[in-house]
Amino acid sequence: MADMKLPTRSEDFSEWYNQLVLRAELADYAPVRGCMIVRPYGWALWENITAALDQRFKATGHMNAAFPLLIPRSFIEKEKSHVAGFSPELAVVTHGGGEKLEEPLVIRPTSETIIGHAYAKWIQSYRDLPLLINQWNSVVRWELRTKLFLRTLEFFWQEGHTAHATAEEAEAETRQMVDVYTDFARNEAAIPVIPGRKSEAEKFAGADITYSLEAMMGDGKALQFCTSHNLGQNFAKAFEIRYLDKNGVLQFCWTTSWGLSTRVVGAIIMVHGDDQGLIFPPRLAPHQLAIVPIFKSDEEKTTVLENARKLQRELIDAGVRVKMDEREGISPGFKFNDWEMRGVPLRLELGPKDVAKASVVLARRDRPGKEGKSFVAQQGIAAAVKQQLDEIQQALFDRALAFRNSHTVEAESYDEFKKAVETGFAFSWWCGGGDCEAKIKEETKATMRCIPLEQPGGSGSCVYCGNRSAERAIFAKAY
RNA sequence: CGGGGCGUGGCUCAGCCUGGCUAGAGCGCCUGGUUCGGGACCAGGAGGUCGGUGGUUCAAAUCCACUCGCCCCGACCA
Repeated sequence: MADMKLPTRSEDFSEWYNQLVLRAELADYAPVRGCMIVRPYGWALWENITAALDQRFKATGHMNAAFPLLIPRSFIEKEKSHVAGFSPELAVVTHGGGEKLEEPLVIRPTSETIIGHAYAKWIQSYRDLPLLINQWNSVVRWELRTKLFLRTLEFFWQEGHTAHATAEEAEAETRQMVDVYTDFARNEAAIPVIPGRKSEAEKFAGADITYSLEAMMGDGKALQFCTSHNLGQNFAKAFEIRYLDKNGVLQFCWTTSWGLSTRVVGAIIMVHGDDQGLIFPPRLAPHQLAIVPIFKSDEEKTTVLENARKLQRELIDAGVRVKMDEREGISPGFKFNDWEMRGVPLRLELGPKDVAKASVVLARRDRPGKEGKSFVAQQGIAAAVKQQLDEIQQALFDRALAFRNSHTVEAESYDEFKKAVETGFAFSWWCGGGDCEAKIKEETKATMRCIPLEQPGGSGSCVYCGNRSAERAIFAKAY
């Protein structure tokens, strides 16, 4: 049964990822190149992600809305760096109702422009500010090379767009959302992220400052988890988003935008997964616990299933997301492997022996084999399950953090630096110069991921040019 | 857009070089039976315009031309 096994992560990380996404039924390829069908199991994960975020957005005063998919092409052209950044990857609608359109329509690659247009109408006074709106939608960017979840032509995300009276407020909002995302990443996705600032070269087309959260994948490469942009007055000026202040003076607004996409599904796969398959963090897992009933005879089947259903109800009532595996004609061993491949964090095995002892076997996904199995009394099962789920959640975070730490080098020399980015992150002094950044990219394929908000202090010499530098930056090969 | 690879039942592929019987295998699927505490087994069965178009030939999955699509690697990106 060799072909039931996945390629190992060490022999071919990329192929491991591709096969796992398909086999675990998270997603499938669509008829159009670069597009993805998100299957129910993958969408269930995304729904849990959206729920965790949406609740945080609302708690910080944002409301959801829906803006149109189609944008007049001229809108994109109003902000000059925005055009330059997005033009190459636009999908354009030229015909409608069988007629050639007067003005081509762009399928949104992001919604700053159409939202800016609306904000210009809605905002008149300082009393209208701040305006705090988010939308859940999909956008289209004509990418050349795609990979399921990580980069697809169409991807699902949320984009928040806010307008403020002052630069300080806009910056505070931008930073607040960095904190919201960081909290989500660490506490829900169990992914240790590094919040930081992007370089001029890497920032969003049209932003004054871009913050991002960077995460290390299981192969040592970096993935941008999400971004939060301080757009300054760039879009406010392009779309004339203005308000009258208390003194009756007409002012331009200060705007922000921030987004997180289905890419984080890829991050979760690549951070936590092992050679056996997926491992989902309990807080986001579609099924937190899978029940595998074990029996031979019909009598055993009756008693085991009856007991299993009772436990299922009890756990559901306690708020645990439970999947009962009643598939017939499939051996328990197969089911064990199947749920492990699909990343269910906890498995409950229940056979005649367990029924007799009024206990169950709990098997932790993060600890393969016997080591992760424990016998647990049915009395008080819900509490025991919840405790183990919490432990797994924490263990996944700890493991990811330990991995990142062991693959991060505070490289001082360029030689050290080059070695570091082959296997992980280099955290090095950088002068901030675009020339050094470009040369490094050219020579090592590693890019400036971010200048972490958290700095060691002091100063050192730039890892490339040797000039005095006040900040360290993360460099890595990235997805 | 450059480089590489591949299109044959749902999936992975063999067959192609050197044209020739009803086009094969494994997995999966359906039916029945025996199994079932770490990826079970036996028997029977369903399922294919060999990516497309054109050409060569008595004869094309196989040779030729064109074409479409996908995957992988690079430059661009969340």
